[in-house]
Amino acid sequence: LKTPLKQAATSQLVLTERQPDCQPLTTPPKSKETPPADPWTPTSNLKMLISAASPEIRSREQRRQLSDCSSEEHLLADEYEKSQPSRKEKSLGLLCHKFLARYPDYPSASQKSYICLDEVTEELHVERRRIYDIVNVLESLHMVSRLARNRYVWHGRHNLPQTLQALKKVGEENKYIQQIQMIKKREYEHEFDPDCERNEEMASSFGSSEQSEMSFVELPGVEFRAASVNGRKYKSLRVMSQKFVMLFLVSTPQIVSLEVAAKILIGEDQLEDLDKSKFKTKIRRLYDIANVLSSLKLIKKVHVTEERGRKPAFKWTGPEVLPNIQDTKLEATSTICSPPISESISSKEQCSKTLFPSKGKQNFTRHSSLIKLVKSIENDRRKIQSAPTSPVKISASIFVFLFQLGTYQSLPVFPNTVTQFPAIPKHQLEGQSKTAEEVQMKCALSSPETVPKPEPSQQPALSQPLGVCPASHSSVSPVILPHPQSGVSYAIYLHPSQAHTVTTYSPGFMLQPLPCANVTGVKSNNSKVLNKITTEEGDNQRDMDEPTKSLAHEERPDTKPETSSQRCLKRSQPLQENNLIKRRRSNEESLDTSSTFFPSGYLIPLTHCTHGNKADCSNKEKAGVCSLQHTAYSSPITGVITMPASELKTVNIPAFHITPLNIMLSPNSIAAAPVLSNSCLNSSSTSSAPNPSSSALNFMLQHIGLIPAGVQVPANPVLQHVPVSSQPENISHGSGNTNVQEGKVSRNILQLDRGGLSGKYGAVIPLQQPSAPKVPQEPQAVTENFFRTPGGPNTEPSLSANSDGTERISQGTLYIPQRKLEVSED
DNA sequence: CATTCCCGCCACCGG
DNA sequence: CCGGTGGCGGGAATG
Repeated sequence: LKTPLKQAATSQLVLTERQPDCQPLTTPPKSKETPPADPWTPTSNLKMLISAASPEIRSREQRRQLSDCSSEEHLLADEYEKSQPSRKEKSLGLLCHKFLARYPDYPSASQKSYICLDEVTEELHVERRRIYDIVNVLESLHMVSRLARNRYVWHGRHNLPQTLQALKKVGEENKYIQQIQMIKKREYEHEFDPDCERNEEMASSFGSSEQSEMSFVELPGVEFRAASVNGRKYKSLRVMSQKFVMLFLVSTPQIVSLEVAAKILIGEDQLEDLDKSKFKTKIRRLYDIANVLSSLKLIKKVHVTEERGRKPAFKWTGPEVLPNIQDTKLEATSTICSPPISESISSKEQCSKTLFPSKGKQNFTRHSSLIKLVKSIENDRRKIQSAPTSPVKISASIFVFLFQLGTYQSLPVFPNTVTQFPAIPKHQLEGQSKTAEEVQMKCALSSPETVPKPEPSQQPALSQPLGVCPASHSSVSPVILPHPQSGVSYAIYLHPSQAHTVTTYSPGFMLQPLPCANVTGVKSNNSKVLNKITTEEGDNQRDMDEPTKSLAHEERPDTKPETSSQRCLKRSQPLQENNLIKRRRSNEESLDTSSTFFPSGYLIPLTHCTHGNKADCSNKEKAGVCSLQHTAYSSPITGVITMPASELKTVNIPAFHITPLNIMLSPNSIAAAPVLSNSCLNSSSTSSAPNPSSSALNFMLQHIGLIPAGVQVPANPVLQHVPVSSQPENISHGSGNTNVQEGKVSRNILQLDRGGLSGKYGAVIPLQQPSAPKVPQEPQAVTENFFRTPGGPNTEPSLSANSDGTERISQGTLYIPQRKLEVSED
């Protein structure tokens, strides 16, 4: 047996913290006894305390030790235990605390600190590998960014609010909520009939919708990330981390079980249990991430008890994300346009990837011409970060731009933007360095205004196309925004695979409903599976709501009209034949085929701001459009509103099979976009937009603030909208809790009319709006939504036919069974 | 046995 | 080619 080294253990406990500035190694003061000794700043103390919470166990033990030590023999035993570098002491969580202790949560500009991995590893006595794990997730939150080889910059939590917001947005766009529900539903069904395989398939099928690809969300803002880092593919940990966080931000109870998270993250097409091992690995990674997030006190571990049993889960304890008031596409309505910049940026990335699907490498990066462009740009503005990809991006942005013009703006410029869209950029881009330029040219042609700058390459042009944005913005390099304050924009980088989505223009969404949708029809009763959630808290939990908040205030410059534009590109991929691989047994053949991808990407929020007036709306919308995202919007009031993406059909994705049931979820940006655009364009005054779906409209309006939360405006005669509640409060998200209304279900039928695009597509989708799904922060009971199987009472089959007539979608209504979950904390 | 997750091999990548 | 990165999964601690 090993002899325990007392010292070792204690020594580890000692945190080596440094002041923010610290660069060189300092020897940590030795304080053997108190593990978390970290008296530097009040904050640090606080931090320590909080941090202690999660790893608390260890601390406690240690403390006990101490106390015990005083006693006698116990010492030995205890010490043994403790002294041994027991596993816990080496845990990532503890390590992370130590790491975090070294830097201030909110470093002042003056005290920018840099992180040298070598120093850290040395000081913390850990293997480098571990540090990477930590840093990677911190990167995903934009708390640090890589400068160069062993060098990272510490940003602290300043960017957190924006990052979270961006992530939330993306999460919504990815329709994670639905995915989660699907998974749960699946499980639920499983329970019922264990045997049925069908269910699985179903599940798998839709599950597939997720994109396995990864994309990282970046925040551009202030920080920049080293070009070097941008690199490719391996961002998985980072991406995973972001997605994981998204799940929290999106889900109502803000509790996510590992299992669900893993499934969603795996996303891939994996056919069901294809991989057990894969799942296992995913879980491992999630634990790694969770440990770090826990250290950041963004989440805490809990256990959810369902009928099935206790499952490990995590609860979000981080700052509430502002209800993205402005963000959502809805925001766009406000006339202000946010600088396209952000979009352009993101788009660039995406484009690059998309455009150059070349798998192996992105040549463009290397392309000399491109490089030149890049350089020039960089020179231009120091801000521009690594711009390797920028050229590509540009093209993408242009894309978007055009798209906007055509669609949103309804500018004549490109009548068929949509259709053409894909084709154009792609070809040009491929392979040619010039493409970017060309694209720009086009842009310019299309809208002279947009390109104020001489430099075509710059994205700014794109952003400005509308002319909305002042030139000043353009000046800023797209990538980096000087002032994070006002708006937040995000850019998402898509995985190459997705790229083609863009081009293709196919919206991704999960279509694969359950083959046996009807089957699913679960019992008539809503299955109410209630899960109780109880949180048992470990002892001291005062939650920490406040700290962050206060900070947030400071940090967040404003809540003004910030706008964030996001763009996600989603794509659905037609399934590839080869993919068919094996489907689980039986099952009808093809359904599964569909594989959809969601936006993935690195999200980059651009903080740059536009002044309040320029809202990103345009951007967002654009983004939405371009990306073809399907997002579900959840409004506090309405609960989850799904916007059907009627346009899917537009896209011709032969592969898609739409089953009646599920569609609900995919809200698609496209559909939404047009609507929004109309309203937006009209500006606030237009309360009655022509065809917008009422729900969408209302949603927008509410968010925008044009109308009171509870109020709903019937936009379309066609639509029937039942106002859920007229209580203004509901809207709020913030600290207040919303009340939950039960039982009311309003069905909405949305009709989307996409008139000018590729054809008309009208989809009518009945929706139910759960009245207020929101649950108070302390979730005692959580309601989960499930989809209702068709045939339910409320179900109204609606059909939409696209011009082709080939596809129709009918949907069932959603119903929400309630489950009670119990949550227990450690 | 199940859950957590540490450790470190080894493929990649970027310089 | 080298050394930093970081995917990945075995299997050891722990529960």
